Amino acid sequence: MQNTKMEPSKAANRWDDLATDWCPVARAMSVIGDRWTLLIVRDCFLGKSRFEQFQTSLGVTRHVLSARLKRLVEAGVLERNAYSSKPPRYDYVLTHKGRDFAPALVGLKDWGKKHLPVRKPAAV
Amino acid sequence: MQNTKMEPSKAANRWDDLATDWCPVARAMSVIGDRWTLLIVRDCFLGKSRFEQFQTSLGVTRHVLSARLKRLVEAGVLERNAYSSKPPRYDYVLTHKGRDFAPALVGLKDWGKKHLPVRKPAAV
DNA sequence: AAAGTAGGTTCTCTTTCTAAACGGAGGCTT
DNA sequence: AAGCCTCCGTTTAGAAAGAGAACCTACTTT
Repeated sequence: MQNTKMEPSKAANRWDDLATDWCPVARAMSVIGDRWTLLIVRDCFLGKSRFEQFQTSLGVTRHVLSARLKRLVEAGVLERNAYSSKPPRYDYVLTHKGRDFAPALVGLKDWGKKHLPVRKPAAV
Repeated sequence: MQNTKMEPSKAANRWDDLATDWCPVARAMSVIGDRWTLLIVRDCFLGKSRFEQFQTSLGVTRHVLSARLKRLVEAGVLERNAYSSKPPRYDYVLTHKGRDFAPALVGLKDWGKKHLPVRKPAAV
């Protein structure tokens, strides 16, 4: 009964806790550790830059896309620029930090290409 | 006027939909597209192999760790081996496919190291 | 016998994501 | 100029996933 309470130490271990981890891989995950973020970055490398382009390309919900773009801008991976002021329009382009992600992306691409072949759905 | 309906095309876009994407990066995300999976793989590269080791190292909940390990085994990234039968005990080790992830991991590490410095919490 | 160790599962509560509609600011068409 | 269209989001409600802690199994140690 003695409260040997482990003292949760509030190690919430949410996204943000990773941002200060000792390991650079963990810190990277604090930015790209979800299903969509990296695919947005990939799309940027493929020349996409607008909200509608990402949304159409990925099929991600607008809600989440909005949140991810904000995060990427805050993280300094993307820059939000007005490309039109008459109708206020913005697009998202890679910063230096974002472009520097290329090697990691290539590493993932190579691994996927080699080890995750597209499986045809049981062709008759 | 055949149905101009945008036809949501049931693009559910859950995890599994990425597994058959044309893009190898997307397929890679179908395996490692979350906060923890890649960190488990990293731990494997650092020599860890047991449930308790991962759990202690990452602080991830046992529930999620269990699910991630299952996924990684199903994906062929890890292998689950009994290292003791008297008390049934298992550990997880990288397969060839898993070891081949090294370049991507190094890419992420380099990026994190260069662009995500550990920020001291406003040192006095 | 009681406590410890290793590898989980189960439970409840909170957070996040999905899906779909709505909004606003301006442009295009007729 | 009325009415749709485009682009970039926000809002809302319901579904899914994650967090945190307790519990279980099966042995070993004290």
